Amino acid sequence: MSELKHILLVEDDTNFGVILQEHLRLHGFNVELCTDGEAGLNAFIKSEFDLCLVDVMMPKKDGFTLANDIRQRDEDIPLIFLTARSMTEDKIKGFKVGCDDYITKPFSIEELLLRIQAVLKRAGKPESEADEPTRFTIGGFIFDTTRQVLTIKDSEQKLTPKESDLLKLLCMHENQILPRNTALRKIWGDESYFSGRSMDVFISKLRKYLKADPHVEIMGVHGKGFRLVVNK
Amino acid sequence: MSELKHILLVEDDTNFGVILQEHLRLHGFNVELCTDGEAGLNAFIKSEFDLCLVDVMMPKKDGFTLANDIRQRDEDIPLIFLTARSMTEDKIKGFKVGCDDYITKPFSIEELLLRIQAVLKRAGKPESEADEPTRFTIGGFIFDTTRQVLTIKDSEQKLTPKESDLLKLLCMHENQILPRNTALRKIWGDESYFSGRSMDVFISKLRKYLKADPHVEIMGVHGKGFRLVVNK
DNA sequence: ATCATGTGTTAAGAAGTGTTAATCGATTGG
DNA sequence: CCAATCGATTAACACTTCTTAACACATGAT
Repeated sequence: MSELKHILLVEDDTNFGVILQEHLRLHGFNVELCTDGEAGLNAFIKSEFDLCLVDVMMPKKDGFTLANDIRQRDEDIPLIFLTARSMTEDKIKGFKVGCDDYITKPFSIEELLLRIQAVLKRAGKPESEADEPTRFTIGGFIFDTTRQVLTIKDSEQKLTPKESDLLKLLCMHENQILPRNTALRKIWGDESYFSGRSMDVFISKLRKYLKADPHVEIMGVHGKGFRLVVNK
Repeated sequence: MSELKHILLVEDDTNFGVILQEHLRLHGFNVELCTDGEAGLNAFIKSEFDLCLVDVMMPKKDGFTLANDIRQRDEDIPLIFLTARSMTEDKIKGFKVGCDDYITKPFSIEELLLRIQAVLKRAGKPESEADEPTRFTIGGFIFDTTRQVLTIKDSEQKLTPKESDLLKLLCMHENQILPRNTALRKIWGDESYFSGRSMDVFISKLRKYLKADPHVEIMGVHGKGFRLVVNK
């Protein structure tokens, strides 16, 4: 089982890229190096990889775009961004694309190895130790978080990603107050005024869906947050 | 029965730390404050705690290191980080250490309290005061604390969170005097003049609702507090 | 009785929330 | 390439919640 892990490394700084490649090889990885996004995508299409390491700043095709392209072809492959310092904005954007981790230059090989291990481990056990439930029952509803579908009786309501994330958080806090800022941080990644308003809009949508069972209610708790309650 | 929860607070900014300690105390926690990581670890070793609140940025021993040390001795104790704004990097690192939640300064006491509650509950110690009744009968009324509704005959009165909290406290002290300061501490978290006046306004509102049953009365006890009585 | 202080009540104000609709941006399908 | 569509954000407006202010009145000490 212990075949060499195949890593796709996309990094436009050749010097740095080669050094990194060498280090990773020494640690038992099979590393293919590409120096721009297009080459990276081509390589990705040609071979099977276990993990992608993608520099964010690149000519021709930047890291985020590449990540998007890769995700379209394989939505599960582990993906780690290499970012320059102080790119908070980019980081957030990157996370939305769906990378599994990122690491800020300069970094130590040790640190990178740790993250690679962590990410591979996570990917290796897709569901087994996912400690977050994938299915909730809310009164008469069944909510499948992976399919993002809310079912009651025989009618299905497809949820958008944000609707689904928010409902999931509410479910995980059932009967407790889900603080506004907790939800904002976990789903929107910031606590700005507009994100807050956006969240209110989503709450409003969820309430509309949940009206199908009058026992289920999302209560607003002034100045605190929201609470999902099921009245028996 | 209901012993006070013991919180270890490690925060190097003494001013902030003391204020936080005071607030948490007013909300019914027993809080020990340490101003650096080493002291924090010593305190942790000496006493039994139910939860740790750890500032990330500290001299001598930073929050992550402390968290690691604590985890080595008790891998289950709930742990919440206090972080400065824009520390995305730190946050991720922190999660790996295994904290249960983090909160970004500046934060409101309300929010911190909600998270403490959530984390304590998750930690499987629902005995804090989980056996609080959720339903009271007051004369002809039925008061549902979770739905925050006061029902008489077939007319429902929705209560705001503060109205509900206050009425609940009164119910739990039925026929006894609920001291002003007790109520202020538990609901407002301070004993200031304005909070007091605010409370009086809420009492006034509750009296209005309770007029629907002439047997029910909130009596004011000058200089002491309030007493909820039901005349049969 | 007189005075400082505490309480009851109502109303004004500031901030937070619920909801609908307009807008933006990305993706899709012709 | 454009139109159509979808998800998400922003704008707008009404409404709720809580605090603060204001004023009347009650209480207890002196």
